[in-house]
Amino acid sequence: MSDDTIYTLYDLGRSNKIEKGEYLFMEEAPSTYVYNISSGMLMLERIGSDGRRQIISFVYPGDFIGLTVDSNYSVSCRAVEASRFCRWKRTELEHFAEGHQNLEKSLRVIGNKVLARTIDQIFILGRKNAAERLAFFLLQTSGRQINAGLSETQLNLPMTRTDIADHLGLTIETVSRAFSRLSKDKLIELATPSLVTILDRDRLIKCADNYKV
Amino acid sequence: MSDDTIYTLYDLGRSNKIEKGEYLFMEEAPSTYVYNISSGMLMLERIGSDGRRQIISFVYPGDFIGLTVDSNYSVSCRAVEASRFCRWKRTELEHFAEGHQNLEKSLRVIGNKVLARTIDQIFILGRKNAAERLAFFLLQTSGRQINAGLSETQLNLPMTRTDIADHLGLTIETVSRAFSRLSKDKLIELATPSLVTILDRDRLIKCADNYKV
DNA sequence: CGCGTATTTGATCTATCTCAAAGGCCGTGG
DNA sequence: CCACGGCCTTTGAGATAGATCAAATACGCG
Repeated sequence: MSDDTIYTLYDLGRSNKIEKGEYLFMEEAPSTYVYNISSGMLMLERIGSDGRRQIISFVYPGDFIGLTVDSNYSVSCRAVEASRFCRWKRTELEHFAEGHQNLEKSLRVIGNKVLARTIDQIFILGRKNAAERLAFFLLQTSGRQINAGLSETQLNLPMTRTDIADHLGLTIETVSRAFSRLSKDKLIELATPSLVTILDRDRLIKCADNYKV
Repeated sequence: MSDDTIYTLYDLGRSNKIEKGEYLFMEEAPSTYVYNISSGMLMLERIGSDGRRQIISFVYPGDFIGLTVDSNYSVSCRAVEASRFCRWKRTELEHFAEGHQNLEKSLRVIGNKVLARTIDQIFILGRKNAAERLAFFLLQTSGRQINAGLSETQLNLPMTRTDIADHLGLTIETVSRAFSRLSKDKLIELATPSLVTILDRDRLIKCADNYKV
């Protein structure tokens, strides 16, 4: 994107914040806004009619969300911790995009990255056991933190074990046991439940198997 | 898309066919071409280093595949049955898109539909049992057939039970038992393993639960 | 420092997997 | 057109990873 495009774009947006546990938007609701996260962490979730929950993905600073072409959101978005974001009216962004070829392309590039991660997630959920799922998740988290300029080995996990379980298609107990297992085998170290150090990245990758940078 | 755009587009493309079991492209290979399916059925698959396979999706006539912005494919594509397709050089399509706003937008719309289905798949794999997965799959198949102008209740399933299992994250035996169960409960009828009739759509939807048109 | 909630750990239970065998569909060839 | 053979699917029996239920421990906030 050219600088010109970016500045005009930011003029259109409005900055705001959201508290831990609050919803940014709900599944099925009109997809009025598009958001870009500045700080904190959110999660995209879907809840079945019987209450079973699946977390599609965690959302990091820099990520765009709500970027659908459908008129309603297909998932809900909730804050894992207090977060800041910038927001645009989707219709305005769409209209703006029509006059800006490079923005239209950028939207497609973003969508493609999201799709790639979503396909990884399908492979994880369809064909991997508990330890492999967790190992993959930790490596993925590491990758996301590097993007954000944070440590590659010191992982901050602000989400609960329940959130991780609902992301990996497991129960909280199984996730906890998988953490203990990786810790006992010295692949990771658990300073506190939410502060994990990767001790042996190579073996962790081998465990996750199909993990790709 | 305007007619003008469409015709110019088709001039760029080349028609071709592929036999059952052959690969259209492989994961990791350079993403040289973009394809649009004319007839038959294909599947997008990923195979782990230990041979575990996950079928990301089945591909129907009208679907675009290989539409990535990345320089390599992220999945392999194989023919479930003999199929016909039209193909473009991705670079040519990209270049063409730069001068055609509506095409650029169309590509994004297509990507969004793919993403929506992929998210459904995550929910299925993360949080549903065998019968629910199969029920969802059958309803999804029904929807895809309607799109293609085929019967809504008479489902043609050219893929093997192994393919379905690898799509739903189950084993072939579990899939077979789920078919038998739905059949015994009169939700479906199995004329042959590959020819299924939906007898009670409402109950099938209730079984799949969160299925949406 | 103490309380409440989140996490870990332990002991069963169960859905699905695995291993095994029988049955049925379909293409081929007589 | 029917019989044969191979492969795919179904069905059965037993094994297991992960779920569920239950209790102990640890973290972090006030």
